[in-house]
Amino acid sequence: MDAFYASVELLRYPQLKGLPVVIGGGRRREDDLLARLRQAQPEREWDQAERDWAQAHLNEIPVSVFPLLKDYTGRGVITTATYAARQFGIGSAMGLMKAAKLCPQAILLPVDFPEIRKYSQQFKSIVTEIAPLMEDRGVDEVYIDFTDVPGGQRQGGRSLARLIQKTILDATGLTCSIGVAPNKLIAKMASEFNKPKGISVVFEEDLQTQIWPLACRKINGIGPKADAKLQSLGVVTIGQLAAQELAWLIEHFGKKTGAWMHDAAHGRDDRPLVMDSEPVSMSRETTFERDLHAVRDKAELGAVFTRLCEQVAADLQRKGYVGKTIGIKLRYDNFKTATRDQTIELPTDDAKTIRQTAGLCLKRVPLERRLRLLGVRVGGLEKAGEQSKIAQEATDLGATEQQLF
DNA sequence: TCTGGGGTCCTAGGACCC
DNA sequence: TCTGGGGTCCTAGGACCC
Repeated sequence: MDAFYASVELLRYPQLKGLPVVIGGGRRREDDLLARLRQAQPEREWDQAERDWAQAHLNEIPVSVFPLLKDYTGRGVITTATYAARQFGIGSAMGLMKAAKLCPQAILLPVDFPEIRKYSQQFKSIVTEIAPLMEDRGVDEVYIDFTDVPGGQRQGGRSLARLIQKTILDATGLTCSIGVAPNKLIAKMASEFNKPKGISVVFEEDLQTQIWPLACRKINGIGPKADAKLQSLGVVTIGQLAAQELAWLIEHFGKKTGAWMHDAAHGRDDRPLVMDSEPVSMSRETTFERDLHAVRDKAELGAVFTRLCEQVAADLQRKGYVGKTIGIKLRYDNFKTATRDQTIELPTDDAKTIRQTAGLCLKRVPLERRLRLLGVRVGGLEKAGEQSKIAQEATDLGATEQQLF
């Protein structure tokens, strides 16, 4: 298989190019930027369609209007940051309060999910029009199998990658990084060679020169824990990983992970594209502004709990799924996490049923410590259509029993 | 100054059935 | 009194990804 890995950069606002910008903060006030705009330009008519105006005139918003990282208070983390911001040691998933210490003058942009979704859909529909075999890897990333795309083999895939890039740029103004390689594993790594808008083609014979010098952490699937363990064993680069015996890796990481690491280090990956995946679970969770106590903040906690159940139920109904494993997730003030779940007889998408079952789960978990997070999850999903069948069977069975007794 | 929200997959023990 | 396997489902926690 010939694979592409493409990811788009979802930063607009051309006037912020070259400046340290951080995107994140789950809890910013709704219309903060618009409120600031209104303040900065009081002569403008703001009442209606102000959002539309801001949308259409993004590049006219003066830099001075944007909020600064140093004014942030809350528990949000960084979703992404510009390269200028990264110079200060700022990176993804870092707490915003911590980032503010490192670079207080950075501009803080809110995460605008409806906008992101819109651009994400555009990005993906452009890709599928050009190359229909696409695996969805989240809002800003996809894998593409271009083996059978006409012209896909020209210049090792580079000309097709250019076409995709240009079409995305023309339609959305977004830049896009693309890696081209014999499989998904290498394509993903290649896509990072030339950010933010490069194209990298890596052939099988380039493994030793292009991939082996990289840190093990660059392998998709080796996270902080595995990386630390590898380092403690003296393995830092992918080349060093490739030099280890299979048996040695299995000894330290187990049969499955060890064998996988061995393959990955040698650039071997036979995973096909996954184009039709069904969701396994749906969940909603929230981190509180301040830690809450089960007894002292009972009312507040109860209200949040109910709301989360209603949100999950609404998500299930909107997407047409039902599930039978209801679960809760707590995070204590010491950041330790606990989960409890319970499987019910009939899959559901009903808020009351979810709330009731989740309530039972809550009774089985320690509640002495204060809580910083509460979440509700529904797993064991199936399409809602199937459920009526099962419910019908249950009803039939009930009817039969009634007749018998 | 602590660390979001939405997911997937894996492991491991225990229940339960054949 | 002690001792089988295999298979599936459920539950809790944790690593990892975007």
